[in-house]
Amino acid sequence: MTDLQRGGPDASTRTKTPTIYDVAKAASVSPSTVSRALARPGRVSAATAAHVRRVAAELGYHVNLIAPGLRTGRTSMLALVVSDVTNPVYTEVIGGAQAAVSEAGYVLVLIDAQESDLLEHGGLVRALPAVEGVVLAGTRLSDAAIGEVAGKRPVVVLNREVAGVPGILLDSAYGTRAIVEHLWALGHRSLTYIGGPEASWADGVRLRGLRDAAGDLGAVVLGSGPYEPTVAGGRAAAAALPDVLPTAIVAYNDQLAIGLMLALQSRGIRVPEDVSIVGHDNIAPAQIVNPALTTIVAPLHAQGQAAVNAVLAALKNPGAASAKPVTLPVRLVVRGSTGRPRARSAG
Amino acid sequence: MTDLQRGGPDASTRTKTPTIYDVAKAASVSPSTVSRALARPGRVSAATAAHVRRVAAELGYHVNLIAPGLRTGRTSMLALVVSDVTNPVYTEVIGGAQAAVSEAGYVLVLIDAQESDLLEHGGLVRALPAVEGVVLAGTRLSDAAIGEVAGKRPVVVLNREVAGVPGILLDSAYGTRAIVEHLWALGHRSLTYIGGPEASWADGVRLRGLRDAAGDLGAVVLGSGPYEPTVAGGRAAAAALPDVLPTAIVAYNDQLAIGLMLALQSRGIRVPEDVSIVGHDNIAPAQIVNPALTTIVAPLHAQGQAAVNAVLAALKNPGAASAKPVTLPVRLVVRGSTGRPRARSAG
DNA sequence: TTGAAAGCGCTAACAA
DNA sequence: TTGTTAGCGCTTTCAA
Repeated sequence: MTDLQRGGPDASTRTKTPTIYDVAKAASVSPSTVSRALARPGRVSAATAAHVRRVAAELGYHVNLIAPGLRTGRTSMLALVVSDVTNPVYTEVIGGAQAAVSEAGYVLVLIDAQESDLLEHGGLVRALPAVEGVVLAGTRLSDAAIGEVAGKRPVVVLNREVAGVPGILLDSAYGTRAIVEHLWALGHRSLTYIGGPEASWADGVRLRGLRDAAGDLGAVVLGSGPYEPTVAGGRAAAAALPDVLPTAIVAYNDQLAIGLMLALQSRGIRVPEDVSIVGHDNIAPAQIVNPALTTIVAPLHAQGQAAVNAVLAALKNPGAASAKPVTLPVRLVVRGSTGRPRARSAG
Repeated sequence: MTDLQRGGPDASTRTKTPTIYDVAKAASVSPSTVSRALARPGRVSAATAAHVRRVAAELGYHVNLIAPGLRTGRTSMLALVVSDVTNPVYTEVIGGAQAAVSEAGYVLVLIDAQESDLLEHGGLVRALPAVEGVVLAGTRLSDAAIGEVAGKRPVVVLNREVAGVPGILLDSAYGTRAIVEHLWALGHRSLTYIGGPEASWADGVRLRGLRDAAGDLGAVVLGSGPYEPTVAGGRAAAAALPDVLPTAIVAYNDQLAIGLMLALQSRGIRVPEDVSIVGHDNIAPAQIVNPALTTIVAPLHAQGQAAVNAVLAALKNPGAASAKPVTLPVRLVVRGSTGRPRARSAG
């Protein structure tokens, strides 16, 4: 009777997943013994445990994540929110998160905001009851909304500081300083920053870092933007550049930098002879463009892993003081897209 | 008492998600009325329904996907299996799948095999009880293993034909024919195919397609491989090429083609003057390399969407004859990486 | 139109 | 060491 519910008209062809009761019957023990043998081997005689395990394997039994989730809140699922799956930055983060998650025997629920805060919120709301914790890698949510989620589940945020929520940050101050010093050493005395999305916390940090470092050296930083953090956004930024180009451009991320470079090159402008370009993140395509992109190497894979592990730790030990942010080191990698500025008649 | 279970020592700070009982109490109706008001508005008086909805909204109530899942098997979750999340091909597919899934009010569980069939199988086994259906985009599983999964949940496979399992295929025969004809028209009389992973079904299809088309024209196809379907794999393939280079190379996918191109260029070999290169899939970086890559445009986003919709359709209508594969059209896009072969002394 | 009750698969108490 | 029982949140009969 109840079997009919789950399969519908076609139930006959679809095999029912064996339950703990099926195993119990086949092994002639009680369901709780099966549960113990599988989850807590120490609390069952070795012989029984072995027997139950064998029977379970024969039947192809696997715990149904759903049921214990209902009782204990342990669903073995974690949510990962990204603003755009096709962005190579998140691709790396997802990879790291996935590695950590599968090592812990968990499962990853992916929520792609598709750059829409409505979709992001909707997806998160739907997934929330099913997951034990949340990693927000690239979120467009407000601090208040994040706080609300953090009130229900352990949350870890990437590249953003939110009061009371643990974060995995990058040492952007170091990165931007390294960029400015590199450009200064080459002879650049001013640079233009091509900004990313307004809702991006990292964007503000990067511009500020550039300004601070430039100020110390006596260099000038011009800001421009916001732009979509994509190759297309970079092309748009190139179109909006003044006729007298800056000698050096620093972009919010590599995708912008690449779009910018391609657009400028198609106008006959040479990189780095006419303009030096620097990106952020070191995504795979940064090494594919010609010239290869000078950029800030961010440990994206490690960030994804660290975030998942932090959520897992918060789950295991809810009392621990957790809200202190972790900062991961970055470094500048110099490639072909930066060089000495040409001497020019006027600025 | 039972509240303590879910939160642990820190439960005081973590808010409990409101349940249907909380709403029922607040609205002074029975739980079943709440359930009906939310899910089946027609079966409840308009006034009650409105009232319940208002109260639910005030409390911030959302259905817990877990609970109905236990009863009916409807968890509103779909699994998507990819062999490597960082591969831009899957990135696009994931994007398409995510779009379709979120439109249907579902949630996506991502399983990244990390190119390991063990991890893939483990992840799938863990996720299976929690999901209603499965999309296998890039799986290294055997036909038997796929059949087993298909026996438990609706499954749709991408780029692979598995008996009894519906698939979303690409018109590779057309694509490979277009490649061969394009190269033939340029003057190439033989080409080398750089193969992808052995476990890839598409790899065999592509090689066969090239051979068939070449045979009709009187051209020759040499095979090489298998290689990892990555940029690094392409570099490895370049190193293994004979001293006398072929005039035209067709790669299993764009990543291989790009790695190959970069490695050859770093050896001073010019593309397309010395070697013409063709890829498959048209991932974003194909337009970033210099020269841009001639390749087969695959509707990856649409494939992801179509796969999800097919699973959803199978869920809604389990009786429908579903195992007939769908073939999506592809087209050749000619860019800078292919050209006329130079006249040469000997082959 | 509404309420009461049972049960999905599992596990934590409690009892034996 | 093992079995029994109850209940997680929800939906779906069945009854009122």
